[in-house]
Amino acid sequence: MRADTFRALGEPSRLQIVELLRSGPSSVGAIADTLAIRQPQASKHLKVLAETGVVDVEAVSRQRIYHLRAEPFEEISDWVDSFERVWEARLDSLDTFLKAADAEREGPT
Amino acid sequence: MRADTFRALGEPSRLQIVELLRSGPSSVGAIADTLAIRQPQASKHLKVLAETGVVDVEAVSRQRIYHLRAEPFEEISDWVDSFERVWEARLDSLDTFLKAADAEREGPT
DNA sequence: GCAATATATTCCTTGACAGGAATATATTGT
DNA sequence: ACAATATATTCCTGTCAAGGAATATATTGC
Repeated sequence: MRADTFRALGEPSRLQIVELLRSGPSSVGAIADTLAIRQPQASKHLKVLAETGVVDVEAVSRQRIYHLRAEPFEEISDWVDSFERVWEARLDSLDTFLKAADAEREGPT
Repeated sequence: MRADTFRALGEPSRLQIVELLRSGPSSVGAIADTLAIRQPQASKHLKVLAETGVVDVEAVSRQRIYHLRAEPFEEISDWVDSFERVWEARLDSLDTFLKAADAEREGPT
């Protein structure tokens, strides 16, 4: 899993942009207005999101319409899903860990 | 969705720690050794992960055994899953967006 | 209580990054 | 070519965060 994707989403304004784009593609100006941030900051955040592949752009006359890309979210989904088996095993393995430690303290052979 | 969780995972060393803990609970020293980072940095990263609820600690004699918590991953999973409907709608809505823009340019009524 | 081990914390320095302001670069219509 | 609109980029500044080194805080066995 790439840390860059998480880093991009870890900035509050950028996460807000992503949440906003869930409801559909949007222009830079509309994003800036909706989130009450200045246009240059919106452009910068969108640049970061684009560089990490979270969003993509389509030029429509002089507007740039940004929209979400599916891939990074699928990647996150796959990654997170691969943790499911961890929860099933966690209690056992922690228990085993602790019991082993106890056993070693009380009677290390 | 909390940006803090993503921020915590967005740091390469911390993401590595999380990947490592997938295979089971581990002590600070073992984590530092495995990832070839220094003990203080391991403690600091683990502190960040603990503060955001990604990991939890169990004290075993003088060791601190860290393990993953399920909640943040479930939260991410739910969040990402809620994007599925976006992909179904995306092409249509982008298409609509672009077609509307075209129509407006070529014949604004 | 003392040495040894395991971990946490503090201090320092440096680099990255976010926001503000100003400016540059299209693009469109006239 | 020019004005207007939409967006991107640059420069500056302040803040935050990560790593290194040293030190503090348990905990255990003697």
